[in-house]
Amino acid sequence: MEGTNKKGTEEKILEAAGKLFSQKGYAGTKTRDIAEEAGLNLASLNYYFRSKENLFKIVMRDKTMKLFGGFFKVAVDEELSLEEKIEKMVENHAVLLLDNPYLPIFVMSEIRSNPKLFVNNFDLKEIFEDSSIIKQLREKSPGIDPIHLMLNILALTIMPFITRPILISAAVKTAGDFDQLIEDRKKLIPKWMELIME
Amino acid sequence: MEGTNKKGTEEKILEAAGKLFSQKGYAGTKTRDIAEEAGLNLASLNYYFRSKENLFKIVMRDKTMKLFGGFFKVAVDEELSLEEKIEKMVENHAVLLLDNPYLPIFVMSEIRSNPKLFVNNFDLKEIFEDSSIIKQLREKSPGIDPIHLMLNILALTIMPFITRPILISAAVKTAGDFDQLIEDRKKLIPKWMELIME
DNA sequence: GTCTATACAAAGATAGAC
DNA sequence: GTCTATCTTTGTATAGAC
Repeated sequence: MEGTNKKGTEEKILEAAGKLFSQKGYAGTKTRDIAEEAGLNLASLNYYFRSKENLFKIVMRDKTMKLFGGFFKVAVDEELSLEEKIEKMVENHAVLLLDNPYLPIFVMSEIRSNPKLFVNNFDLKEIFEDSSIIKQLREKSPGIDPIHLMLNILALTIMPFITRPILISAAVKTAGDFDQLIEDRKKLIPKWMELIME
Repeated sequence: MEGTNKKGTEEKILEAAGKLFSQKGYAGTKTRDIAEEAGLNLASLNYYFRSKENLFKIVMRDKTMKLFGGFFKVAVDEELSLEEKIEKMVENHAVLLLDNPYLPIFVMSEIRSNPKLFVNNFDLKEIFEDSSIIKQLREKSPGIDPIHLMLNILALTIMPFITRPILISAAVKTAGDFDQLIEDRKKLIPKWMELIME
């Protein structure tokens, strides 16, 4: 025990930062707002994390992991059949994104404004070249580059979340309708992928 | 003729602003940089457009139009068959996005941070409820909510551009490979959609 | 470890000469 | 219409008391 550290101040900051960065992006987020959101003072923020940029890097790595980590883990799992993999990917992502709807836009957007920060955080080549799922895709659909199929899984799963603000703000769907739509897609996407891979 | 207006200063500013806003987002873009990019002075920027926010709104409406406008136009065209519509949508978007790869991330990201600015710029309900394409989709695939199919067209077309920085920065694809991948998808996506809609 | 107060830098907006 | 110089606001970071 060192000092008066009230439980998880550090965690509270990270949580607040994660929330605001996700909503507003790096440049759009003010350190004062992070402090306030965390129920803390600006100076304390700097005590824990040295700078805004440093705090951001930590949040960013965390979010990127969250978005792609589960996906990758399934991709390289030698125990699962292709069909099981696809089901798991869709299911896991749906659950994750229902809880973190801004995650994809945030991560993609920040990678765009600063691609350098992203490189080398993941070894994507390993995933895209030698992974279990790539072998299975080649075998099942020899006529088509597996990259296309990987993209399709991601696309069909993630796109509703990318367009979510549009769907909702245009009142085409309420938040509840939206959740139902995702629920439906959990069953539909594996079917569609099956058709596409024939 | 009023004063010394050297050709299209206004246009030059809009172009510079469009470029920078697309890359860095609203908050990440500095008016000074826009001025420099336009080969101009900060003060002149304010002479033409009153404020950063005002300039942004104009750029944003322009970009959103660009991203969705063609899509919508095809969606409501009573002359085109469903198959022709899908082909046109995929083709048009591929061409547009090859030229403006950051467009989707930018538009989606800014809508997320400020959904209010977006509402009422388009009447989406009209598109999603009564348009020609919705009728055609209902007829062709009575068992499935047409929203799913609309999302799928968008998803399959746009997702490669959303993940482009990842694909390229991880050296899975060079910029040239990427263009070829898009070229391939122009033919593949209509086929896939046909399978899905059966 | 947490706070108040403040320094310092960056960025948006404006005044006024030409 | 365009510029230089400057004001003002905002946002990050730090000093120092408790």
